[in-house]
Amino acid sequence: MRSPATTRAILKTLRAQYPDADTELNYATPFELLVATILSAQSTDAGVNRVTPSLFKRYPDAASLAKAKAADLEPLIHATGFFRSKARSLMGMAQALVERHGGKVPKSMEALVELPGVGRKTANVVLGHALGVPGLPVDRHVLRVSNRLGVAASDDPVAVEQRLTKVLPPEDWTKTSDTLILHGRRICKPNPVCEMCSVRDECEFYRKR
DNA sequence: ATCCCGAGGG
DNA sequence: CCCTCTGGAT
Repeated sequence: MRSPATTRAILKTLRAQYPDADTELNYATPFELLVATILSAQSTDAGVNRVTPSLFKRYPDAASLAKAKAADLEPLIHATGFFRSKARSLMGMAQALVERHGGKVPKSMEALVELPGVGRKTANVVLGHALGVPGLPVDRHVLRVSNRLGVAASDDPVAVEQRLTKVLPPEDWTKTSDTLILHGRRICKPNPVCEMCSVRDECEFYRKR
């Protein structure tokens, strides 16, 4: 694994390659981002973007979503997959928001992770993108790309989050996660396109493959 | 066929 | 640690 200084340098170079890193996550409220992030699990941006307008028109806040009926909600989110479990999560999440937090999205990791359907990755997305709290979401892309580059060395998402947040200043956490995710989607895919990679000369995976 | 901008449950 | 939930992309 790389030294902290080398890690920072590699990730800085990579961040400069993706100036558009967080433009996809612009939602009107933290509630909307939370809902959209839950829907995005194992789904595509296109799928999420297709369902969110009608979904937020029908359920603009936690109070309305808390009173939703599965038969109404499920068809609205069908295109994102896992629609039954997601509908259950969304309804329970909204009810918990109303009962525990007055309908507002809480600003702490501990409270967020207590919400049904919200795990550490989702919580970090909402913290970093909507609540102004530093967070470094680790999904499968961040996991794979970090290990290939050698800026982390673990299959445990929490260990990778700890390594990166320890080495990077908090103001870089969210942008770095976004960057690693985009790089993982576009270039450093499970089947990587190393010829298009701007940091391949610094990449442990490229060197050894 | 296989994999995914996950999380809950056994 | 394993499985399941679903549609869509590759």
